[in-house]
Amino acid sequence: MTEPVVGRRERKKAATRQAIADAALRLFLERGYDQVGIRDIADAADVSTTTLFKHFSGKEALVFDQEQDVDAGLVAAVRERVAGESVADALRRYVLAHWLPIAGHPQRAEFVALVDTTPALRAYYEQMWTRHTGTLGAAIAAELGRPADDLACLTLARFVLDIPALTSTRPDRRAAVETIFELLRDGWNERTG
Amino acid sequence: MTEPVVGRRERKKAATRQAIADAALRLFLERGYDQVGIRDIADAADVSTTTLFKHFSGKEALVFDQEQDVDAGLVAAVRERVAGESVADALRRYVLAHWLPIAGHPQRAEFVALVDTTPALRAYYEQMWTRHTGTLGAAIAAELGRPADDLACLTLARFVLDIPALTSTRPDRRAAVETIFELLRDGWNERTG
DNA sequence: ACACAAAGTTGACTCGTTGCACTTTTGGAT
DNA sequence: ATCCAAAAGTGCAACGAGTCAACTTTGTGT
Repeated sequence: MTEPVVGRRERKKAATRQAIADAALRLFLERGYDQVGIRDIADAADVSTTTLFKHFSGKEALVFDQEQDVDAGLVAAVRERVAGESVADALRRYVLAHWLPIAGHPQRAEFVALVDTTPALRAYYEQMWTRHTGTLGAAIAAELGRPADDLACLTLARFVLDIPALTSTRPDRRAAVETIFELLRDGWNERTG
Repeated sequence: MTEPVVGRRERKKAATRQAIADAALRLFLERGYDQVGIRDIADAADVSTTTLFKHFSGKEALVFDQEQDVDAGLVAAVRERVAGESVADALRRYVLAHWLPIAGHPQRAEFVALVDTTPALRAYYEQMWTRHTGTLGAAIAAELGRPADDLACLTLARFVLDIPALTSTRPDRRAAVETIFELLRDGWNERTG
């Protein structure tokens, strides 16, 4: 095994961060986002508010501590796709396999409910996705040997990243995802249902 | 001429609102968004901060006073399209005709620069667009005799509303818009440039 | 053992935004 | 003409998020 080179210092730092994130999520779920102040969280984690803000950029960031690397999975899905599979298909497979199950989890449900019912969090969450457009677009372009800022690739990336917003309120999320990917593959067709 | 039915009351209210918006835009352009406080604007317009917030929902809204009814034009374009024209074509025509020229205007340039260089304004602006997804999607669906929350229609609406974000940094914005509409019409094609 | 840097504390401060109690204005009904 | 209720505006105090500067504590490398 590789001995972790991290000393007590970094471990304590990570512990503090975790304590803050845990306290925040617990309080948010208990009382609701708007009913919890930064000072409440800081007190619960037994740190000062200044320390809290050295670990997290803002109140919203406390909620999304875990889901930082959204694009990593997408980029990997595009790069390590099976031979002959198109980029769009790889993305479709990844989305169906990784984005749908999350909503089913028991504890994830109340987390999703928290985000959905809090406008500030909805807004922050949506922006999280669109912020990854550049990364995913560049990855797609690289696979196809096009320039990193190729418009078509960026557009595909953006459209794929729109999927969560478009499907979140649908009764059958899987069918919704399929519908959107069909539209992406075949284009907008006025005459079919 | 049609005598304006508005009394002194509404006229004064409108004047106050305009004074606030003018003062705000002037100060923002002079010093930059973050260097201007709400109290500065209220003072410049000679009103109290309370009054200011009765006219505008927040600091960002002061900047976008003029471009409220984004969706009205889009909805009209879809509804009053020429016979036989597809919804997608109508949207393409409207976007090419109405969204492109704006960027060319002289004073509009520094306004755009202000928005582009201020993260808070960029975020607010992007959300303005996506907020119209429901309206435009419903309008498209109505034209095609589909349910108002038809997923394909909402998706098309969303994708069209993504266009400003995708094309704003492009050297040739017209070509960029055309490219995206081609992608929307024909679907994502891996093999063509 | 020592010195330096990173982590944390404290308290006051800025700034957007809201609430409350109050005055002024104005349109309409009597 | 007059009076009233609603709308518009004011002043001020407050709240919560986030920042700042000076200071203390705690690891770490030498």
